[in-house]
Amino acid sequence: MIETTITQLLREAIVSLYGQEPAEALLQVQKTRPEFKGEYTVVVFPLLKISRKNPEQTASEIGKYIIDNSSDIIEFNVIKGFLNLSVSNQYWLRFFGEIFHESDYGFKKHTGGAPIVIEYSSPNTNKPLHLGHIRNNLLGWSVAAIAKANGMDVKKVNLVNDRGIHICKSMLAWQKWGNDSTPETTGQKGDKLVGDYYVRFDQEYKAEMAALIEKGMDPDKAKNEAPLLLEAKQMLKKWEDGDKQVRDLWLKMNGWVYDGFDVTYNRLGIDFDKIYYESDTYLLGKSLVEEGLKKGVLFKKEDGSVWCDLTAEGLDEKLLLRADGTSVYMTQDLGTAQLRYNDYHPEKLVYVVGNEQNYHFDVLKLVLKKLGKEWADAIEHLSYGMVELPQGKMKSREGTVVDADDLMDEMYQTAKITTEALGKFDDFTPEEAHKLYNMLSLGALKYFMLKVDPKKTMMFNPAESIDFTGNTGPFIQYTHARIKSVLRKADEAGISFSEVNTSISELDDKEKSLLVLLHEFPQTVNQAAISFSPAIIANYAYELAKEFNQFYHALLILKEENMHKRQLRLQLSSVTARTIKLSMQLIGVEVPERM
RNA sequence: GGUCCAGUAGCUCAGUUGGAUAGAGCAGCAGCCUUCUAAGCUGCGGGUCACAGGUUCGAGCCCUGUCUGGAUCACCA
Repeated sequence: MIETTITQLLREAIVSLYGQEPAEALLQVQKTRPEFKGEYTVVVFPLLKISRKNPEQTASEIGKYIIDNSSDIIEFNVIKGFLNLSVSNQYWLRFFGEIFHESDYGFKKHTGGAPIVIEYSSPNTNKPLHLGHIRNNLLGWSVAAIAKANGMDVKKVNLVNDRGIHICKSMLAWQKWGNDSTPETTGQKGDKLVGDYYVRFDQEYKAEMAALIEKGMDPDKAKNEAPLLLEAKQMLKKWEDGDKQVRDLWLKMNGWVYDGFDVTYNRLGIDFDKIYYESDTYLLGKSLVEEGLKKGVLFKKEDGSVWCDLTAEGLDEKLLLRADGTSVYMTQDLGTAQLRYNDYHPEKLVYVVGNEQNYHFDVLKLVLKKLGKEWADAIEHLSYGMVELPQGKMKSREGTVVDADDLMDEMYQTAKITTEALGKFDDFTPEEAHKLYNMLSLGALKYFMLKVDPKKTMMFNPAESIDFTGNTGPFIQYTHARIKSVLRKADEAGISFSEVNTSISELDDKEKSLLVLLHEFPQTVNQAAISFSPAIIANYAYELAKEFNQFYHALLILKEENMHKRQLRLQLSSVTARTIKLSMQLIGVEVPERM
């Protein structure tokens, strides 16, 4: 990497010129802004204390030393306190020659070490997936792909919240008002069917509450004592006791939901190495709580409920087991964390979960620590922001959620209409066209969701986000398709470009800026992996595509008369297409060969 | 009220460990299809980086305070 070389030269220059070993932090090398000549810039301001000269003089002295002592840096210019360095064409061509045949340039191989476990998705089995889940799923999948590309051993896991009071609510509603309807009899997707009964429960429950309040009951009391809620609670107890009837119903309805989820996951293109079910792990959580009670780090209240006292850490007391002995969310999470640790002994346990649960994860770590689990430090909450709609937040009970399947359908239609309007479908078979519309609509959706910094709340405007122009997935896909088209034409014309020709000594600005960008790819992957941010990759891919589009327009690749030049440009195009493809792979977006 | 997060162009977002005149896209305006794909390219207009102090050679970025918005502090998950 040339930056490393420059930093090294800079250090030597300072030692040689000023007789002092500089601190690492003082050595600042960055990319040169496009309006100046050069590719890399040394910021000399921090070095003035050592040089005891003015910025221009210091920069000139260092610049001179560097070009005198390196064959790769051939020129410098000084503007204020900035020393701009020009890297030789030979260096760039040598670098290009190295990566040209490296088909997975920028990706690292796994070098051993403990795995990193990434949990994402974590759906509840009482309602279908919506826009918020889409952000979660795409983030988790992409973060895993990026970590893998950066040489980590990644395990993708899903934790299905398949039990609890909310599940019992749908079950109860179905039992009461379902009339034995099934996905088969209704033709409805299983997760949607069950979701409808969850909504039904809520409606009936609210009606009951209102009736009780009408009769003069205290609202808080009504909330807790409405017969429907009591029934749901009883059902949960029966479930935990293993009541056969309840368990059978539960198995049946969850089965419908899983079938529905699979359809959505498949379409989204996400997958898992392992699926955990809370019904399998909550007992372990309970036993951890028992253990904690014995150790005296937890305590029991007079009603029999079990708590963890976190007031010393500045938080509240936290409930771990209800008075009736049933477990809560936290209990289950303790169990799954332990199980996952047992399974993998991972270096890191990443949870992709919305930022509304920041507090939950603080508590989870603290409780685990209290229970003596030192590995709690490996837990990392990848906290992402909510997805908001123009009309405000999504509320499932108010019907303002954007359903995942519906959204994908709509985007597919838009891709179809847009493509047909452009008249590009002529020579595609129906199968090819279908495949393309799928690629484009999913590309648009995925790119839109992932280009935003994960931790930020994002705005999703359905009307605008299906735009295919500008900074979008389809723009990048389009660029890839065009490059491939150039390469096909070159092939048809019998122009070979398989050998890198390093005999050319002249590179123009456009070619150079593409090379600089390609040079950055491995660092970009690395940085995205460290900060768990697909947005870094997405924005890089856009920059690359944009840069190429300008390049493409400025230079007629196939018309170039100089054979060496033409060959070099074809090679550059080929590597650019490959890098675009690799980048898009990391955010789960397929790129078409033509469109 | 406590804790945490955010505030950058009309809108959606970038902005690397603090570095040069704060960048894209959309929307608006003006050009470019006899040119390897116009889902593109070129140009124009658009900014008190919420506000006020501070730190320093230098602050969108760091510190303090204020304002605004959001999340959370549930025997929901």
